[in-house]
Amino acid sequence: MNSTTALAELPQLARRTLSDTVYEALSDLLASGRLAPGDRLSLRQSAAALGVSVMPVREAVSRLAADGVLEVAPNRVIRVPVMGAAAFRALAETRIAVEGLAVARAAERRTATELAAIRRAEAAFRAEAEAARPDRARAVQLNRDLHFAIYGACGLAPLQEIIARLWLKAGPVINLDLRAHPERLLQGFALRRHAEALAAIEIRDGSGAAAAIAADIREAAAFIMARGGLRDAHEGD
Amino acid sequence: MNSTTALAELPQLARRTLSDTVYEALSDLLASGRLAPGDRLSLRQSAAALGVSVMPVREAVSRLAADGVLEVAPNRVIRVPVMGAAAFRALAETRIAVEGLAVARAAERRTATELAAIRRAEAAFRAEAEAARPDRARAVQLNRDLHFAIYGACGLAPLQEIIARLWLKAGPVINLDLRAHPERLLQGFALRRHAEALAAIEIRDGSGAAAAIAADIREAAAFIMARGGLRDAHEGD
DNA sequence: GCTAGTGATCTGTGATCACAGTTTGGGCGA
DNA sequence: TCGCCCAAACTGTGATCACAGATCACTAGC
Repeated sequence: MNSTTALAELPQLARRTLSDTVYEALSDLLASGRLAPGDRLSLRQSAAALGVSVMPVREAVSRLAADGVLEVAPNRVIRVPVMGAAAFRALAETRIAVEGLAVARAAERRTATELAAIRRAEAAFRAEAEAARPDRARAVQLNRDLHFAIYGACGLAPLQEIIARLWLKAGPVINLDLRAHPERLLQGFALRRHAEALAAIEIRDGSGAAAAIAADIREAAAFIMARGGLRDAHEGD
Repeated sequence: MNSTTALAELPQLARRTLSDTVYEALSDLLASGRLAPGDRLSLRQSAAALGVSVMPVREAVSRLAADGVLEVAPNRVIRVPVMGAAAFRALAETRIAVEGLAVARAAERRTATELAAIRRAEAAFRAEAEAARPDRARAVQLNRDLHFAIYGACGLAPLQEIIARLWLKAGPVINLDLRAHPERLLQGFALRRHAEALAAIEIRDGSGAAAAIAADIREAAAFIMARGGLRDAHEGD
């Protein structure tokens, strides 16, 4: 029985289908803003670009579409949705509420190990943001790492999944803005909010940490909306 | 320009693909508990039963799997996940947090129209629950209608989608229990909590409404967990 | 009598084909 | 030269085929 018990311990090695790979590839494209809102997507072209058949792309796209990250128009045209100002605001408010929830829980329940991981992530982001010549793509990734290091300490797996989906949905518009406006002074704000959140998490101040993250999200959203790049209704191409 | 503006107003009639139909059919099966945790699902058999090819079933299943409502084991076996006690508890806590959020917002922002709809839904559920010979399936549906009538007043579409997904995930285990134990006295609890929530919503008491719904969810979860039907780890068939 | 091997059958996955609908570009007419 | 129309090329959707791996029942061997 020992051997079987030992065998049961080893992690089931992930079965990686082509659909999963394509899904990740498209997710990356969306999260990094290389696929901007309004961009169209062709199954056959994507399949050809990835060197696979249309089948895996179909499954990946259907999953993305189920999450609202992509949409299939009645014309049967696949594209990344153009979010109106109202929709973007609703998404931001939802993020503030849900992520605030996760942060508050994380602050109250974090272990010493998790706190250390959060500290490392904060330091890494700070280092990149304060660098003489910061790499934007890397900064975005480190920002994401920091946020999810915090959310990972909330102890609620379903909540983390929800947040991941929200980020995927918000990714294109946020990163598109980041590409269009590199001179983003927002990083100063982000740094301050992150520091506030970290300090609150250290003293297990749930509501304080939630307030910091809420401010982080709210300021970033306000920054993007101030650009006026979001139209409402009239999806005029 | 008037005509085009007017035309833009009318709702794009939903383009209904076979995949969507299959998705709804499977969702119904899951939500109603006819597909119980641990049950296996065959693409070809499902396709044959529905009178379609495997293609639409594949897409529907992949979407369900992306939501965690179904799972594909490394053996490539599709089945509805067996939730351990810990996972179920985490799901319940997430529901309490997220749905509490939605209810609190709904209580504070509900319009008179929305309040009326909530009242109607509450009355409908009460009538069915207090009937001499209540129809379980119908009671479940009315309970769902009531909850979503409330959540619909929160004004945050993304939040509603999140909750719908959570319900889909919790549906199989909850309704399986409901099938196995018809003599569920929980309806008495549910009625009281619903009344409390309605009263709080009427006076725009956000935290009160959240507390009522939280109690509703918590009691239902405790009821199910008391059955001991949820194993942890060792997915012994 | 019981275990180990083995073949048939079923599984999901991926590729290819077929089709109806849309879009688009070029050519014809005014 | 401008506008319309038709046809070719695209779009996603669905069905069918092909394949590797897993499962299971059966049988041969100990």
